[in-house]
Amino acid sequence: MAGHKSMNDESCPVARSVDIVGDRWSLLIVRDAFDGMSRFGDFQRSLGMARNILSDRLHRLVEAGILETRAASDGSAYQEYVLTAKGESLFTVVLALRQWGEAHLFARGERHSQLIDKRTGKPIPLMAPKASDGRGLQHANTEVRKVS
Amino acid sequence: MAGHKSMNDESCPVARSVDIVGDRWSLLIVRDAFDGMSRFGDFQRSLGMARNILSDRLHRLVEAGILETRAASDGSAYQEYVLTAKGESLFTVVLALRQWGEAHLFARGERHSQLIDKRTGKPIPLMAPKASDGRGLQHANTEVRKVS
DNA sequence: CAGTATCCCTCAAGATACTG
DNA sequence: CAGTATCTTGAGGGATACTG
Repeated sequence: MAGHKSMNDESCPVARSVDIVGDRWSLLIVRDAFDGMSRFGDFQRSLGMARNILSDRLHRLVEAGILETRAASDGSAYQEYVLTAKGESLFTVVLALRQWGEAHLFARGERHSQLIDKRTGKPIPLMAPKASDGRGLQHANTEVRKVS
Repeated sequence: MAGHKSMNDESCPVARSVDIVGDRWSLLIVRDAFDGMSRFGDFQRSLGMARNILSDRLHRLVEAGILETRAASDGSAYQEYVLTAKGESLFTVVLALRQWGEAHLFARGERHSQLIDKRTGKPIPLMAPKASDGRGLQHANTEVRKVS
């Protein structure tokens, strides 16, 4: 995001994704949206960020097709920001970040919020890349096929 | 990253992860490292970024335990930057971003680089969150359990 | 080649005041 | 309450020169 400057390798999906959600706030807004938040004030209080930046990020996320606005369900004149299908498919990204953080950024015994399965009340298992035959995939067994 | 300012919710693993790799370059450096790069000049040419910024990011990634330095394998006086186990476990994050980008950020028919399974030559299947019983998991079936 | 140091500029981000 | 507008600051980032 941010830099409209031509990102280095435009054919790389990682680079494009980072260009859109690779800043300090966007994915946290999306996380809060997954958590049920939809109002400006909710995000603002949750994230403690400046209102103008929040306004800017919400607009960018809408423009990127990750959020969309709706009339508030309570009849007030304002808007709600809800995830589109495209935004919901960021669930995997947010989960990957969450699980990496859980595994590597907390001291043993240090408590952290946790994502749980509503049906079972149990934590979500660690997500892992799989090959097409269903076997676990190490990064060493993969490579990037460049494109002209 | 960047802002050493107390991130909003320190108990959220997503927030901590974003604080470390949530900038425009870090994950691209990690991506290149997965792609086999290890030298300063490799990263610099690949990413086209300013050398001082690259220097800063490499140091931060080392400090974060994501990369570590080694004496160059070719006997030159310089260093190589290689992924630690902690860094390698970012594979899931990078893959999630890659797959989201592939699915949503390219026009139909637009070509992009692709991650393939070396053994089969086939693309990596879409990674999906699973519940503990192995069933697919919708975000609507999850919730965050807060922690004091 | 692998960095470090310096200069500069833009923009992200914060704070705050203002408006419907 | 939901934003927008304005001002300021500081970090992120680029360009380039310098050094071992």
